[in-house]
Amino acid sequence: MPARRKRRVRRSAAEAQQLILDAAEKRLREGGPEAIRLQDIARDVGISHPAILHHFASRDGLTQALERRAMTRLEAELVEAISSQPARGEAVVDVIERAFATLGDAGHARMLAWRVLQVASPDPEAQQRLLRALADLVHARRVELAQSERRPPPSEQDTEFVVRLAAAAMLGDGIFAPFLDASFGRANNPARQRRFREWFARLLAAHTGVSS
Amino acid sequence: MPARRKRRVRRSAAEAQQLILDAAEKRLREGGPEAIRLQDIARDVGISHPAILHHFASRDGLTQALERRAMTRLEAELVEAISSQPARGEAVVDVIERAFATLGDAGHARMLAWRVLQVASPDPEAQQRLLRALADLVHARRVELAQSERRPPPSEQDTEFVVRLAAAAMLGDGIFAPFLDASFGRANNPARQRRFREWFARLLAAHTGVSS
DNA sequence: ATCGATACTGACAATATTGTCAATAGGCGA
DNA sequence: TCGCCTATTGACAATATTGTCAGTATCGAT
Repeated sequence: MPARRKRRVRRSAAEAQQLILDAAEKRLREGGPEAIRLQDIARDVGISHPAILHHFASRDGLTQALERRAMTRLEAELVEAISSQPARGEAVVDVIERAFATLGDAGHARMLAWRVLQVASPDPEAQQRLLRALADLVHARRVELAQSERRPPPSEQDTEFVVRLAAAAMLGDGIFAPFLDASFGRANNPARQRRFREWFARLLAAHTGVSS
Repeated sequence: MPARRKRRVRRSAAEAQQLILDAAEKRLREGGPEAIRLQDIARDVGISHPAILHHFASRDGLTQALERRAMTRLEAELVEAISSQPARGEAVVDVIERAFATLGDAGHARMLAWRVLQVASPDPEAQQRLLRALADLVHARRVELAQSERRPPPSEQDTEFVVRLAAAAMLGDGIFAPFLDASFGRANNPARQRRFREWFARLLAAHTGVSS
């Protein structure tokens, strides 16, 4: 039978870029920064490696695009997690749980870590002041709550520290969870992990005076 | 004048390995995993790159030696920080401060992160159960303290969670401190950083019932 | 149906990086 | 002082990876 040539598929630029970024992100998460190799990614997607260069100009362009997309998604998910919750009840636990999931389970912490470890000076363009916005949001809610309960309002510094602790803990846990488990001599245990996250949420709730 | 040849220096094997590891560690901290290149490290030390291969057999051998040394030092410093402190007074603040410094300022968190991000499955050989040992240490002290003050003793899980939070927060802060600062719209500020660490120590002290 | 824009490819170039090897030389003990 | 051990080196090999380029094929627009 005749050797049939492989039909060349042609995608829209946006679609091709999506596929390439997805593959690159997967490799980055699983194998670390050194696993981002054009040839490998191209093979994953099923294209030739110059196609990647066509879309992103250079390897560095690809990594920048990757970083931008990850930051955008992260911000969207965090803002969504915080602003979509009801103001009371199990709000804190839920928000913390979702933030943990976004950073840890979804792999965003690993992406960020790679960026931070690799780039010496953070790109001023990417300064989004995300935590500033979150801290202001949280602080407003704390002040409001304190007023309604006739308690003295917390200091801004205290709220900023709360947010910073949460961010550091979630990022650290997102990267090191398997390492921490092993160092405690524990196997990976989702139930225990959930208990830890709840415990942390209640600790923060107790400190901030918000009902858990 | 006569072109004088560069005199070849000859060090002991241990000394040469020290210098090589120091240079590799510096590059790793400053430039990330991809910055560990034999030629660059050799230039930093002032030797030729085959000398590195002579001492460590391969690039991978070098990175393994680097990891082992970092883990050994980390454990030694943490155990020292915890066990050398007086049992009361400003103990918690001091221990937390030293642990932060070891992980963050000394760059061990970055080293660990690189390892964890790069290696898919943690090396069972390197399982040191360091956190298990620390948690047991802390728990014993908490129980002792609770007894002397006629309070009910804390649960083991609570202590483990305290240690896990501290570890995650310190590791996260050690890696992301510049990023967090930027995201808060703040310049690097050592005084503020110290305040944060103290604040965190007092939060833990309040929760654990230990005097700050 | 034709045409133009461009996503895509194969072959090749340029470069960098790890690793090998034979030869050299510095320090230490006899 | 002599001789051995081995730390060290320069040259080279092998390989991998990014990037270039000219040409092709596909899809949408007219």
